[in-house]
Amino acid sequence: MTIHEVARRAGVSPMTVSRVTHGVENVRDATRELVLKAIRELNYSPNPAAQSLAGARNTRIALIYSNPSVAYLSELLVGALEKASRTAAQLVVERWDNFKPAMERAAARKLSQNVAGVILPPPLCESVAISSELASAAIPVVAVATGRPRADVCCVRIDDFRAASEMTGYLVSLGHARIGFIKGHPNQTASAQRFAGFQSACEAAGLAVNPTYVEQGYFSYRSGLEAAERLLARKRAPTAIFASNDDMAAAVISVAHRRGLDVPRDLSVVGFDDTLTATTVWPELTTIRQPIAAMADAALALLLRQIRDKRAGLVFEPVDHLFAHELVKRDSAAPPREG
Amino acid sequence: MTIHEVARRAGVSPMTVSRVTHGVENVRDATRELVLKAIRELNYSPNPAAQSLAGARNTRIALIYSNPSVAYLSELLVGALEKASRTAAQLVVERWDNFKPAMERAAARKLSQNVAGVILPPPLCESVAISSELASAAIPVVAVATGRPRADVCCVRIDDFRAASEMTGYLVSLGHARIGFIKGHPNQTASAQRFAGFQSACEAAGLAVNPTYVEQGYFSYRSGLEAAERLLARKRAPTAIFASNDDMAAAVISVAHRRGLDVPRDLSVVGFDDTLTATTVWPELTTIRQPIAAMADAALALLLRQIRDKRAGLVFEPVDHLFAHELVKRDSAAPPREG
DNA sequence: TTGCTTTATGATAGCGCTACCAATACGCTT
DNA sequence: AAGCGTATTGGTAGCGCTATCATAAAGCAA
Repeated sequence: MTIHEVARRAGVSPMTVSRVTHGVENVRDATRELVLKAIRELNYSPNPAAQSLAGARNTRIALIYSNPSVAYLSELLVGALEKASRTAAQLVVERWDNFKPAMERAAARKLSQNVAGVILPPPLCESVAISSELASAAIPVVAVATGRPRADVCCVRIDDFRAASEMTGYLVSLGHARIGFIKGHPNQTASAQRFAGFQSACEAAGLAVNPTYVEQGYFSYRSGLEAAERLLARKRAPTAIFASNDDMAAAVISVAHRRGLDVPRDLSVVGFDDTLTATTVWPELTTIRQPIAAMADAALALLLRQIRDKRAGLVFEPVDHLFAHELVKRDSAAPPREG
Repeated sequence: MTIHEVARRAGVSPMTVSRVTHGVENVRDATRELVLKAIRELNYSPNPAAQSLAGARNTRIALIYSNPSVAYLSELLVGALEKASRTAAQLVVERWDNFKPAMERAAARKLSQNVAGVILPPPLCESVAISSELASAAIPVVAVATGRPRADVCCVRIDDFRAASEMTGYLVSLGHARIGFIKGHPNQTASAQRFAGFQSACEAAGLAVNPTYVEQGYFSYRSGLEAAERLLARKRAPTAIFASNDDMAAAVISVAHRRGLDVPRDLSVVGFDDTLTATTVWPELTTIRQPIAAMADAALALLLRQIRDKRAGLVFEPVDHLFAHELVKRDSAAPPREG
């Protein structure tokens, strides 16, 4: 099924078909309808290899990550790779663990010679060294899951503040008044926003945020374990714990079980992200669903559009794409025993 | 960096460069060296889009799965998608959950019109309906993680029997004599092989396999929970439990904790697959590492070669690619308390 | 209507690579 | 040294698509 067959069937030239499939050109409505009909009838879809060969010369996109949560990363990769294979973008995946700013700068400079765009998941999207270097080379960047680091950078993310405040509201509505919180890694803005959402919802509910119920975590299972031990060792332990991601929430459940606490009857535990950890542990986690794969897909699409526009000499309006999140109620949260 | 520049630098024709990069042709050693040198100096790598356009016309590959373990699937997908994006194969991912044999047959027939090859992870690779339908349409198939369903089908897998028997030997060497076993889903041959490996190693160690220490599981966390409850409710409970995958092993740990058992001091628990579950739970699982992503990569490569050979009219020798596994010792297994 | 601008469509060329066949070079026999 | 077969190399065409420019059609003012 080639563009020529579609063109012949619609009685137009291949070029017109190409214009229709790309949506944005000047094509008369009648012609467009004709082409669309032919496409539907022939069940045509363009050959991405040919598109990439003919069109944008060198659409190599880098996805750089560092110290990732495995579950998060694999979802991100699946989304990005899937999109890449459908659009014939060539995805280059690299890992930059524990780079110093100078190294980041050098690596980013080198990268900017080899790729047409970069996807930056946390925590790398927070690096000033990287984004300034890429910006000065005029390489388009999409940041994943962070507030906009620069005015000229696109973002895909969810509203961490609102999501966290909804989750807190849910715990409050169940009747919890002593809610513990485990913060995420301080090198990511999402951590701060989740905490801010928690605080704001507590205040809205007339609950004082007791600082001794707030523990620093680092998004890892191990850090969750330690934070949970401290939280549950208090004489008046919280009746619910809100962990800033699923791995830490799973750790909280584990600690609770070892202390003979029943989850959720003695302790409610909620997480964030809805990675596969959430449904692997028992009881399954109440958490915030974040459409990670869809976000990766969107990030790549955004990048591709940006590169295209840049090549065409158009100015590209940076986008801040906010995805809808969802509060997923499973079995790890319930009303507190005492009330 | 195009093939022409390499050719010019090496003083040969582009065609010769192409032959060198594909390895398998008649090229004089001196020429090959020249080309290889030029490739290295210019840091050339072929443009996959151009390759797929010029070469194999329509290399669409399907990856069909059903009822997967999420962790397993995502690793598989990452491997396959990554390879696909490097080779410009177009990967089509579909999910066929709970199809009846007639539906499988119909779906496979339809599929065989649209794709040039199929990757079949478990449990679909066990389906006679699917493989016979694809075979009769002469569509190359690679089965993942299973014994060869047909003589003409390629496989990528590890030696489940040996891996399971090594793991059992390890438990025995730690001093365990009462070892519980949780079987995998009966619809997968790997389950039977893992159990057989367990049995064989027990016998080799002079241990009788007590049938009341063997429970049926289905690879899910939930089934692991139930099997573990039954196992640990015995008056003389096992001192070690070998679960046929990581999810079930994680479930065993959870049950053990709730019963106040310390892992590994009161109970050793080992898993299989080394999915990310293994390092998320605490204590981290001793398990068998299976290079899932590399296997997916190899499966795709095998398929591509097969399709290529088929188009060239060559006969393709079906391959059974056995990957090396690895016994990963972490913290969930230790000598039994009593001795 | 004419003459102009704007909009819609078509023709041509080429992206980087490989299949196919033609042309050499080489090794060996007589 | 000539003749033959095989091993190695090169030339040509084209994969399916889009950029670019050329052309045709339409819109509009005078």
